[in-house]
Amino acid sequence: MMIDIDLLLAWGAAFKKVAKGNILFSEGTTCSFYYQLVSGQVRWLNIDDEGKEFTQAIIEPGECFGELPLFDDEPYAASAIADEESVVIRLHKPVFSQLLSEHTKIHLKFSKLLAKKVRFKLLLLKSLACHDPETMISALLRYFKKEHKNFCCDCHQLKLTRQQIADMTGLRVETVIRSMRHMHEKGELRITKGKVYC
Amino acid sequence: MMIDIDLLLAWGAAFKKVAKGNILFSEGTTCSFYYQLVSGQVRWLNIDDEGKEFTQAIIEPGECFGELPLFDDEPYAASAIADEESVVIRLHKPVFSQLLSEHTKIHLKFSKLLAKKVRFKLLLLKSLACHDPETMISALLRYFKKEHKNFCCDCHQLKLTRQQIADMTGLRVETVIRSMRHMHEKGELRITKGKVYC
DNA sequence: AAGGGCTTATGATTACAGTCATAATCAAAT
DNA sequence: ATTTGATTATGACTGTAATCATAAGCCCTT
Repeated sequence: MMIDIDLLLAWGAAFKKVAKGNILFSEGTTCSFYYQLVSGQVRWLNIDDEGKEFTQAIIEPGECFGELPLFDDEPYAASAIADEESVVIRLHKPVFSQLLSEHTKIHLKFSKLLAKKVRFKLLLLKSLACHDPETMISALLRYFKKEHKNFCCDCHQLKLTRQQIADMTGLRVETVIRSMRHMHEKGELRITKGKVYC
Repeated sequence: MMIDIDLLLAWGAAFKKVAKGNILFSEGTTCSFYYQLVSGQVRWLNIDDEGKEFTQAIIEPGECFGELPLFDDEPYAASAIADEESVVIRLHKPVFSQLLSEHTKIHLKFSKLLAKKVRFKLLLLKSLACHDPETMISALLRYFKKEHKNFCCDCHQLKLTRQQIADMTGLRVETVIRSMRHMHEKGELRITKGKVYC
């Protein structure tokens, strides 16, 4: 989901360059902007008291992020960190609301985006609740495959590390590694030289 | 979130009585209606291959349910079962879309609802991912308390059984019972004659 | 009043993911 | 070219939630 950049600029949006490792906004703080990633990579994550990270989403260019507070006026539910040097375009929250009210089609697209996000989290929850690492990983990969996310379109190679999958599922790296090895042995996916294909 | 019943009726919605235990719609099927619960109780849940249930939501009178497909045109993400004899009001999907386009305020309310749902699932996910039953249960109860859901407003009594909490978290009843006993001993909540207060 | 089903409760055992340790391999930075 | 850090990999051990079993208490229903 993205809004046309020219339209955003016409409404007064501004580009912003973010260095690798920098925080765009933090969990619990008030939201002032609509954000859209232009280039680079941004991760949306929760960090608990012990510093353990839980990745809620990996944002790729062309996607918006941190949009929940724009709709429900609550603080940010998670923090956004630039994993690479990135460029974002952002628009002030009240202006975004105004833009939304004047463009029903864009509003509808956001409703659809939100519905998709509920759906994805729903899927993860039910998979996580069954307490079987392989089911969880399998559900995640199937979803990514379906959405053409984190997979190389041509060679079907998974573009995520075991650690990233661990951070998205709450499993440990070792468990993800062992589970995926087992899935490879069962023929559910293929691992060659550490790279995963499915 | 609910739409005014008179408005729904004006747009051609119809009441429907559902007997206890009946299915309103099933996971994976196509959506034809907007549903709103008038009286009774409906549970929105996933049932896995082994028949284990995972409760995604407990719907109370005045709430809508099964709304995701109305926005993203995908099949139902979970099934809806009447836990008690219930009355629902429903509106044909295309009519709902039309209603939405003519009432921006209602559309905005639904966006807010969807954002809230993403937020709630997000919270559950990060809590579930930390693998500590007490943290998970505590997060769930705090959320319900904040939202004035499943708690008696006057006496602060939790209106959910340990089994229902287990079905919402993927934990086993025994684990929920033991965890909550421990939370009682730590003073995080109070259990008198099996009833939970906090 | 009695029966049946659900709920809470608790103990014993087991399975399995987490944890810790070590190492080989690969990619990026200097 | 070499160091550094991340990634994949595997083995040994541990902790804890799941599982199984049993029982008491409670609330419907007849």
